[in-house]
Amino acid sequence: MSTADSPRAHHHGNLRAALIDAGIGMLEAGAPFSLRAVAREVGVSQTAPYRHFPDKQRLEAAMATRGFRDLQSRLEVVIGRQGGSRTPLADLALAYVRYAVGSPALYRLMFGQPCGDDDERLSASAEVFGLIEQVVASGYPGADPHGLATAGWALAHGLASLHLDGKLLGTGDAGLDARVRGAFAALLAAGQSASSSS
Amino acid sequence: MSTADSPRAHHHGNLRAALIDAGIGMLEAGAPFSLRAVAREVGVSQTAPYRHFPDKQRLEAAMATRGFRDLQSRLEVVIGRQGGSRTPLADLALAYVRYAVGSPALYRLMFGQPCGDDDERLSASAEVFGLIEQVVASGYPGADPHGLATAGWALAHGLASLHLDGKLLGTGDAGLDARVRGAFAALLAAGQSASSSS
DNA sequence: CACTAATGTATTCACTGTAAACTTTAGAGC
DNA sequence: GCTCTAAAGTTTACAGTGAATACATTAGTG
Repeated sequence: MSTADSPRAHHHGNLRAALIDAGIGMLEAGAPFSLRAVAREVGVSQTAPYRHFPDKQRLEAAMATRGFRDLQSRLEVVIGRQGGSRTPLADLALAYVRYAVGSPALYRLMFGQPCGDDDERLSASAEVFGLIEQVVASGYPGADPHGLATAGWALAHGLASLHLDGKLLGTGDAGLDARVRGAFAALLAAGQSASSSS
Repeated sequence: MSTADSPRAHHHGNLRAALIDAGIGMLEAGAPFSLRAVAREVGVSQTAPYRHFPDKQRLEAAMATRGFRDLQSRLEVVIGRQGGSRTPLADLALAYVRYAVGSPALYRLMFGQPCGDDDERLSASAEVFGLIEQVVASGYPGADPHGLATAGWALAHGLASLHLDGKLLGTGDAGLDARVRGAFAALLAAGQSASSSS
């Protein structure tokens, strides 16, 4: 039955994916994350990962890529549901921030370093942006889609990042939803009052 | 003349500050940043830093604190200058993002990890937020100051962070200013058009 | 001028990322 | 079925790291 501890010593079968899984798991569990520890977890020698990743950064890049894809599918679910919402951007941001709070360590990895090192990673993050742009285009006709999508992404990411770093004082995970909606509402409201004075 | 290589071996005089300086310098120069390397740079034994910082994280926290104070003074200059600007928040955000671009490595350190570990660091970042709140209060009367300041900070930080990570595709340091102003403008404009449909 | 606390040093340990050389296995071609 | 080769994994080794411990030097106070 068990295929895990069968005696075929070499050829794990799917080491690459197993390393990514274990890496994310350990990171999120707060366990010390090192190449050796990941290899140990998977039950393989400490240099085996080098057959699949040229160095540690590339493993991290692969983990980050997976994170972006997860995030993307979460956002797609929200987009599928929002039938003519009054606040489509804030809805999306809410799901975005919730993902970050649910996987804080991976989220930090995703945004902790430039992603010029890995094409897959870059395209995965670009797809997330594309999703935001799509929501903007259909939800805010007449607006500059690129500019507004950039603003929306930055605002969501900023809120997520500041919250994870404990810089949104007095905001627990519970009050975060309100804070996100409040931030969008405040900025939009400021736009309204500005229109009357120009 | 030289006080640097005078024969007083022990008692550097101001090791703590020297370590912070050297640490920031090496970080920003892209040099490998380790406790030992910093100690070497300052010309002191590899365990000497432990007399002033309990561990590496605390040195980093002190460096981050210095970063926040620098950022604060930059923002204060901008605030002093903006006499009735039409876009006070965007002005502030511009200075904020410019600081991040000017000290990318330190900026990443400032926001890379929770700052619950260090009181000084926490209060330094809180003071930056206070500055933003002040601008909001005087520039946007009638708006929720806390909510709008949070939104402004998050938007600025998000833009800075995404840019540093290379996720704002097709935006060099040159086009960044326009991107920042564009993001604020787009969000405010979306607020205007929303007011006509509610 | 002696004594004590502050400051810096020397030594050591477990751990990390990674390079190099070796071994085992899976599967293609005869 | 047998061999040969490339892929996948192992062993060993090395330099660098954060940190703990024990020791040495100095600055100032009494």
